[in-house]
Amino acid sequence: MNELPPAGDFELLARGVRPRQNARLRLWLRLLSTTKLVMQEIRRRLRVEFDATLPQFDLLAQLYREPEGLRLGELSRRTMVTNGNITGLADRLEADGLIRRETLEADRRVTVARLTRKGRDAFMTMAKAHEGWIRELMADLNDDEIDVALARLASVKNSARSALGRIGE
Amino acid sequence: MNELPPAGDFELLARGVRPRQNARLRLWLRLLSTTKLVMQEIRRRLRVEFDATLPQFDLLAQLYREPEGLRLGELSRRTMVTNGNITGLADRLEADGLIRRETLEADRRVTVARLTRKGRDAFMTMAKAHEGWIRELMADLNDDEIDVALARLASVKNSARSALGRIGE
DNA sequence: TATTGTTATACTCTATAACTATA
DNA sequence: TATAGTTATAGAGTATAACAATA
Repeated sequence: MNELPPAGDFELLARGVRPRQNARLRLWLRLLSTTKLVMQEIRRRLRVEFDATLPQFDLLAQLYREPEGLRLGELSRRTMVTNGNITGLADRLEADGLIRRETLEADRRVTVARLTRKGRDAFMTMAKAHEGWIRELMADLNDDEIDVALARLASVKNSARSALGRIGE
Repeated sequence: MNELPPAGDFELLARGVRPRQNARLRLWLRLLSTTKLVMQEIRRRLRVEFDATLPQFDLLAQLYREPEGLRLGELSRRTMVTNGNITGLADRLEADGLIRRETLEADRRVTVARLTRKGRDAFMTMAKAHEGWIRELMADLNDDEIDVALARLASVKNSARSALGRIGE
């Protein structure tokens, strides 16, 4: 198999740039390439084995955690998919019989989506397979490495959230 | 700003599953949500400020590092974009005058793409802005955290590559 | 008037397979 | 025959804005 080349790091080639200043950039590029590597394989398997996409899987996962269902707006926020696109995503899943949408009588503007029994079963099957794939792809990591990585990624995420919050204000 | 909910971790809800076994899965879900969070912002800014996409930026970055240019096949491998889609990506960039494709006379099956002067200038501007965005989004991290994160991500990537290599064999 | 969700639109990406030309 | 790249096609994701129903 071909050895993949190192990711981006293009700025390191620029004149007079000190590596220390580019650590954040390198981190981002590595985050991106690592995620893309794993994501493409997961996407491929979801498609081949379940005819599903990652955003669909994500939406189902959110609903799986909430037996009461979720408003589409909340679903939109959790999946980071815009409101307009949640509709299309939900359309496909509803057409497949995996979710059901119902108008909330207390406030008829609100629509709540929840898993059908079929959707729950389908998701559990997918989630189990998915878990196995990840175990396979992350097989070489030991527990300590995983813990450290988890903690560092939490920091990265918090930093980004905080920066985005400052922008959104 | 709204506090985002924790990512997936749906299996933790399943009965009888021990957290220790799910560390890999949690790591992947966090990797995915963290990347998505940053990626959406980067994509948005690339689009708004430069009318560019991330795959386009990535392609330009690869060429920037190779003044001699790259074969489309090599470009395909480095950007993790399939051969057929590299053509369309290159079409748009060539139409914008950012890259140029030339047939290699030594082997007329081969096409080499390289940045035009305009492409080089455009990329440098974009890369500089991009670097600033990342610095902003990663502002809360200190140097040690970054180094550790870089190292752990390298492990993750190596593990995935190694697993994919086993699959590809 | 503000909010929730839908519709409409446009573009890009992603994946696969068939095809052309060159070797 | 094999390789490099293109073309064709289909489907989905992504983003924006306008819109309808409801509050």
